[in-house]
Amino acid sequence: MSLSIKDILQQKPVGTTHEVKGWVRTFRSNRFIALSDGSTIKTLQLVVDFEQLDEATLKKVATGAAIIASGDLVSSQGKGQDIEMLVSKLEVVGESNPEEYPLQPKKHSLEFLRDIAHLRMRTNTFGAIMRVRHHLAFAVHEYFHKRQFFYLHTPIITGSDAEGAGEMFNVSILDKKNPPLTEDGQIDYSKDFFEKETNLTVSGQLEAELGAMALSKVYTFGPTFRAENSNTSRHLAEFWMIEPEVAFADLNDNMDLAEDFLKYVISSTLNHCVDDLEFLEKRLLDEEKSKPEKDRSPRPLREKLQFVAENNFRRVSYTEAIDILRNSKPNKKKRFKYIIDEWGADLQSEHEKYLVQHFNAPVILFDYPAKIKAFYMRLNEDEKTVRAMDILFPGIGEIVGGSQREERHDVLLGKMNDFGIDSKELQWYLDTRKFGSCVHSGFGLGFERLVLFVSGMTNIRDVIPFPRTPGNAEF
RNA sequence: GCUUCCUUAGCUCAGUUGGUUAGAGCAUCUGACUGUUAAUCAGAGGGUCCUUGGUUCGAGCCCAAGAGGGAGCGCCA
Repeated sequence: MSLSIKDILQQKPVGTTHEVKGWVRTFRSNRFIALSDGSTIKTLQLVVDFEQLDEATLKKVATGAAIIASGDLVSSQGKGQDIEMLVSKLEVVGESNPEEYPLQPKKHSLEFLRDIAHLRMRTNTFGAIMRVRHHLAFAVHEYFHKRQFFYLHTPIITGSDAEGAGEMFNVSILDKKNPPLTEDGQIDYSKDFFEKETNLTVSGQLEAELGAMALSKVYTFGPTFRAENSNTSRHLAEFWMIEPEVAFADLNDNMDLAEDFLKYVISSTLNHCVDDLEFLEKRLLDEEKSKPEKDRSPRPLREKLQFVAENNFRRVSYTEAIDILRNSKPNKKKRFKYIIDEWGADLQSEHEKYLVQHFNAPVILFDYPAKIKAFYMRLNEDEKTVRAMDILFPGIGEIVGGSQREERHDVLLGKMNDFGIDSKELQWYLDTRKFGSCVHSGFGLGFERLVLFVSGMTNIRDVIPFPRTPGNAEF
């Protein structure tokens, strides 16, 4: 019978004999092995009798080594754990040369661990993050499944260049040195694999809308690619995005869904990742000790999550937000880099930060000026604003961006013309407005930004196993 | 892409005004100890001070360029 370390620590089967497999974290006093198998942040203490074991085996018990051990589980004499294993058989199946193994039982900087991302999941911090990430992803599917949403797999390779969400990565098998050219000297993509120009998707939204017009409630959860030269702690070139899309739902329904969804996945993680969140909370407190008080988190990690899960988000129209910002101290004292003086201004991250602090809660901004938002957003009766909404989280900024979609064929076509989008390219999209069109809404949520918020980490490169950013595609 | 800061031992970092042989903790190795919780104690080894060029009698320290990284901004999720 094989139990994970998590099972053993939970069930505490004192008096039984078991085999455990994992990696050595520390080896103390030539007697105590802290064994991790990744099933939990906790380690199982293995007690070896160094007089019984041969010296060659003992020597190989180094940090990072893979071992298989069996023995009786007993109540621990020591204080740090309830249960431990008295090892009767020990095999080092994978050695780890201590002179070369870069992970030591000590604190490493996150920057150093980023360079050894192939090993960093063996640390407490990254193990905890990956387990939390998994639980969040699981809770996402659980939430939608329970509410009769269907998981729709939208394409990764897209033939449309009109998604309008940023720079794209080109997908081509043409010879880069000698591409076939058209008569006017352009690359001839009709000779390419798909016989047209293709890119990696920047959003599954347009396809998700097609699904919603048949299945009523759908969501996507897949990789998304942006070739923007973004160098921040909140951007990745490859990230995972969740995009629900609901037929017969207006913007209020959409805001309700987004808020309920976020609260659900956050409280689910609070309930299921107790040990990991406790560790991450301590890690954050520890890290912030060296910071000036004003830069520290106002409350511990789990309290922050609890607060978000239990309190209503503040819903504020763009117009109200502009009034608040215009009358704010930093605006009057010209502390903002971008001073707000007119309705219509795009909000910068300093303004979003101010609003989140002002309300001391997550904020949903809605009804933005049409000019600063995408073509597919539903035009309001005032003809100046669109039914868009962004959710702003403390420390993260924009975590959700969504809207009610323009369902009127003529209005949508007019907007596409205004935005310079070739309507022929999006004929299939326009067709949904031609055949059985209806009010519908959806949003996009950056999964890594959610993991960032829940884990209390501050750099998005630390919440995905192998981050892709400008100039970095290692592993 | 822009602004700004950083780069010293395997890791985390100290290094005074430019001045002899560049230090500490952890890790590693050797020995002691053995119910420890990042075990403890004693000793040892370990350096292209990011790279290149310059200033100077003399550069880890000053200047310039480059590389890598962090933070902030823009683009956004």
